[in-house]
Amino acid sequence: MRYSQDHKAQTHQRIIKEASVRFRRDGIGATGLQPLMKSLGLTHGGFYSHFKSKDELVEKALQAAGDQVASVCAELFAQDRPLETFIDTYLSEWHKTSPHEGCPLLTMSSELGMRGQPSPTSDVVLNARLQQIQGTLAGENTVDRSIVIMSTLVGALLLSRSVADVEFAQRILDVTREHLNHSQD
Amino acid sequence: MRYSQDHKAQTHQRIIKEASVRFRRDGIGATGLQPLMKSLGLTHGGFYSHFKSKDELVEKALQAAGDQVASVCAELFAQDRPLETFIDTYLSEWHKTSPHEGCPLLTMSSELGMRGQPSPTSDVVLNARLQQIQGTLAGENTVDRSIVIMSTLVGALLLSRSVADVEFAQRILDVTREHLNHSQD
DNA sequence: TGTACATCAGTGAACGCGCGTTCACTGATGTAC
DNA sequence: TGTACATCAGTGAACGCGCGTTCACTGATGTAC
Repeated sequence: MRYSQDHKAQTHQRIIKEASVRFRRDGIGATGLQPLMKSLGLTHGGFYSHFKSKDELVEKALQAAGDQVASVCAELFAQDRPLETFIDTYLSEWHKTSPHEGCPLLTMSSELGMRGQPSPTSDVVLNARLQQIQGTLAGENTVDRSIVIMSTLVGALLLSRSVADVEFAQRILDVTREHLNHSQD
Repeated sequence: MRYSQDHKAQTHQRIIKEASVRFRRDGIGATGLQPLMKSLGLTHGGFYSHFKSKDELVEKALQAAGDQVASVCAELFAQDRPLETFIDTYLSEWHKTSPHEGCPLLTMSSELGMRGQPSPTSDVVLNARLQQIQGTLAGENTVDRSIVIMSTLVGALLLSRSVADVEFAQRILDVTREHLNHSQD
């Protein structure tokens, strides 16, 4: 059946949105197109009138996740103490337990990277964060310093999510937050 | 056919060793037991006379990877400038391109962690690194400082592997290495 | 305005494939006599 | 020492399942007259 004019575009975006959630939460490889389409009230066959392959959806979903995170981060960087606000949010309990709406660098980009097929979109997402951080830095070597800050944030969040001991996981976040906030003084 | 006395133990270890390589290189989910056994000249049916499930092998392989990395790191920490040697190796081109024999925290532990089923063995592996680092640190808060160093190392390596631009990837490693080595002065 | 037709988003069965796991079987070795 | 038997690591076919992808089809809508 043919639907009203922008119906297809809406469905297209719904698929991308749901994929960006599932890819981050469950992993790209572990996310099936059949369950994904079913969760949107669609059948799996229709997928290929929207995308030519799963890989194309992965790319679009990574972009969408990047865009979503970018707008969230834009709000954070508009606050009073931008870098501190960003750091606190990045290393928050919320971010630790919400990979599905969090930074895709730890989930999608790293899965693609470990596979040996990194996407240029990962570069775009990372660069966006680095530039936002640089905007808050005074002095020299702001690019280099932003890279170190971002590495530390990503590593702490990854380790926090990887560890079984809940208190240990919390401590990794707390200690790293303390360190990063103090080193800016 | 029944084999000589320690034949089974040897096969057992060969499976674990190969699994620890493949799980790190290809991912746990993307590694099939059938190809794994075939690469050792065995048939897949025999797998279950060694392990009760794939999950059990994952646990054993993570331990094995941790042990292997621990002994490599022990050598690094026995050198002249232990922390600098460790940092340089962790952020080396070799480590970036050799996930299969590198730190399992970025590969196996993070895959388990993102899945929401982190293994206590990840805690053991991380703690081993933290203690080795602490042994090189003077002054106060050595535990906290070791956590920050390790987070930064892990994050930089992850981002370096995730990024498509090769020069950008190298720069992440270089900048982070510089930063960590200078901050110890 | 009313009717005939073309479009095409979405349907649902089917494709080959690899997955983890099971199971009856094999046959060289270790053990018992 | 020689023979009969028990063991059990490894074999290979088979299980149900979900994967990504294909394809002939449907039928409500948009368009043309």
